[in-house]
Amino acid sequence: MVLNDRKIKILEAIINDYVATAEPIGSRTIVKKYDLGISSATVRNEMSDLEDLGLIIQPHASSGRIPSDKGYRLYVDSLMRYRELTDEEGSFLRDIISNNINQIDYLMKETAKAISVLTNYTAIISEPQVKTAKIRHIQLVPFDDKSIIAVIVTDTKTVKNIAVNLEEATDSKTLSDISLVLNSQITGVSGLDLKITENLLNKFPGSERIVTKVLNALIMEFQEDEDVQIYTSGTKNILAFPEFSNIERAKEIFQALEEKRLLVTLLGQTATEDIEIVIGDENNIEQMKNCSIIKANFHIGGKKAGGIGIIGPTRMDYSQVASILNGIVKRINGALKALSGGG
Amino acid sequence: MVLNDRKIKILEAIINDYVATAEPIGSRTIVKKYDLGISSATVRNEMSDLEDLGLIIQPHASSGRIPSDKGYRLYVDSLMRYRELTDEEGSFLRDIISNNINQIDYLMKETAKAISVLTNYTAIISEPQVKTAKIRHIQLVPFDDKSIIAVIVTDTKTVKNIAVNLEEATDSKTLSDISLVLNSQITGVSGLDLKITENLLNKFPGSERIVTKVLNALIMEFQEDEDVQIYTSGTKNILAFPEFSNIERAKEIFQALEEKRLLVTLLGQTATEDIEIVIGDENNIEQMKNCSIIKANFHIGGKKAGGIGIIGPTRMDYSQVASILNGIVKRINGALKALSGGG
DNA sequence: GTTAGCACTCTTGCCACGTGAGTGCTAACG
DNA sequence: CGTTAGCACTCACGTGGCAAGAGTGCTAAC
Repeated sequence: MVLNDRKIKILEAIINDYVATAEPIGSRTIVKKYDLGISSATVRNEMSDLEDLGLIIQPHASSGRIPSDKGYRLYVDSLMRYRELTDEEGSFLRDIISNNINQIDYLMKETAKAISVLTNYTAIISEPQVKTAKIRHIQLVPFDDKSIIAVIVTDTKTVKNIAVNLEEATDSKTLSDISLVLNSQITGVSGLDLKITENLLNKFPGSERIVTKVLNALIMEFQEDEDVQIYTSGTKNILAFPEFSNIERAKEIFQALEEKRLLVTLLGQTATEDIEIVIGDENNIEQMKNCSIIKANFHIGGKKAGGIGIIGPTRMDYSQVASILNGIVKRINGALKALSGGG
Repeated sequence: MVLNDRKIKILEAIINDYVATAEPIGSRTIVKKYDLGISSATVRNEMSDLEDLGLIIQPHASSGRIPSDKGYRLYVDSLMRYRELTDEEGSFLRDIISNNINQIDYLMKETAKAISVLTNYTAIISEPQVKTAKIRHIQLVPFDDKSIIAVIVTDTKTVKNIAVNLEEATDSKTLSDISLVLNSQITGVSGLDLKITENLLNKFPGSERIVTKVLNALIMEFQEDEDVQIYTSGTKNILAFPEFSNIERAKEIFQALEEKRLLVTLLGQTATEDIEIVIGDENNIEQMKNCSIIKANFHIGGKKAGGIGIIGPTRMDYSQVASILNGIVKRINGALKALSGGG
């Protein structure tokens, strides 16, 4: 059986309508709403074929049809068109990017917020992994009489404040002297490769105790940061979808969205700049089997600096969401490239 | 009509049962569950009296009774007892406090998380207002070639990283020289009182442009930080309560919990260290009229450093929640005092 | 190949009804 | 006079039947 043009048109009609209404759609409705120039009986025949092809499903006998995961897949791969962002969307994003381009972690969080606002779906981001980042600068700053803050700037453009309790008083001068030497010693080192050696401590005559404490704190921090950081925005949007109007289903999803492990799996490990779309069952997470995720990655200097995903019911507006995500990723990667190219 | 001992016992029984089951409770149930040595008919008479006193309500004729806001108020004010924290709760908190005592903002966030875990309600916190804080230390740290991070430590024990785009290259040496002089000039100044004066700029020969940019960024940051920061934890717990099992009600609450303005009102302006309990209608927020909030404040050096509140349905376990909050506040305020006393 | 017609299916909303929990009232009891 | 047993009454809730509506599949005619 061949998937002719008319079948495609009908499939598209079903998807469009179902995405908009969340109701199964019947042959008569299609004829009424979309001017295909054929009768409902013909549509019925075509729909029967589409069902045989596995592209649409009947939730129960004698009901209308809804798209199957396979149907969405076909739509996403071949039928869907990306649109350009509107002027409002564009300037909204421009502001967010220019206000946060200096610090990737803020940028990611703000972008997630922006996405959940623009799309009315839930956005998740995975933050740059500090673990693999290299230290670019370190500065010790007095905090209170007996403790200090070690400020770490990494090559992935993140800043980390690490509190270190020295249990003894110091002065600014000592701290800035130590900072100076520390910088010459550990700049360019990956957080995971930090080690306290005799040789290193010898560079800090009189301050060995302080330096040891600082380095220990750093080492702990970098090791602790084992997992990817995950940040979620717009979870409450989930409540707006009829597929989650059953409070039990809603609870399940909320639960899943709090499980970092699941979200990491969901965002996946790929590092492409392209938009990836995972539909329904294609993710292997039981609680998420009627959710889809549209995702992409950011890069700094060719290195993956974080991922971003938009989660919604499988019945989500793929075209709208993919277009927005596409626009965002292009703009951010562009801005990041301009920055590292210019700097 | 006098509120005798027996009426009190019945009221307590109703509250306890209703808090546990969320079902209206009838006279026969009370007789069966609580050994009061009287018949259901007597209980009925007493319940009728309690209703006249406005302490309990019949949701509809010929149903059991549930406590009214006034009933909860009486319970909270006169009947409820605080318990000590269990060893587990205590050591759970001890860890969180000692791990975060150095930075109030982290401490607050972690505490909010801990509360939502311990109580299964939703916790909100208002963070220390940087606006009124005094600058204790400032340090400029190189970020990338043309931008830097200004690290600000305030007297309310918070650290702020402010990115400043210099649009020109600098070196570490210059930055640390500037930091040194800046410190001598603006330490002790409140963020809001920062001004760029001729006199001040004269202290930075050759670096006026950089200093101006830094100060402008600081001034913007402090002014922008006009509102209190609000942080929410455990919102999904709301879905567990039968009173919000209607998705529309749940949506309303989620909406309200995202409105900063409402939360600020809810947390209120008081600065007492005592636990305060606001029951149902007593807060004047329409969407929250069947929620209660239990709240308290933290102090650093006699200054309010943030508030914390626990939100749940009016049918919440006041005794449990108030006890936990009480234990937390005592411990944190104690730890903070020890710190400022010892430092 | 397309379409009109028709019988059939399944969901949904509605109504009536019985059941159970709970009340209020009255009369009797100690 | 407080307490209790008994009883009639109310109301929410679950169940089953029923009609309406949407939609299908099949068949026969165009």
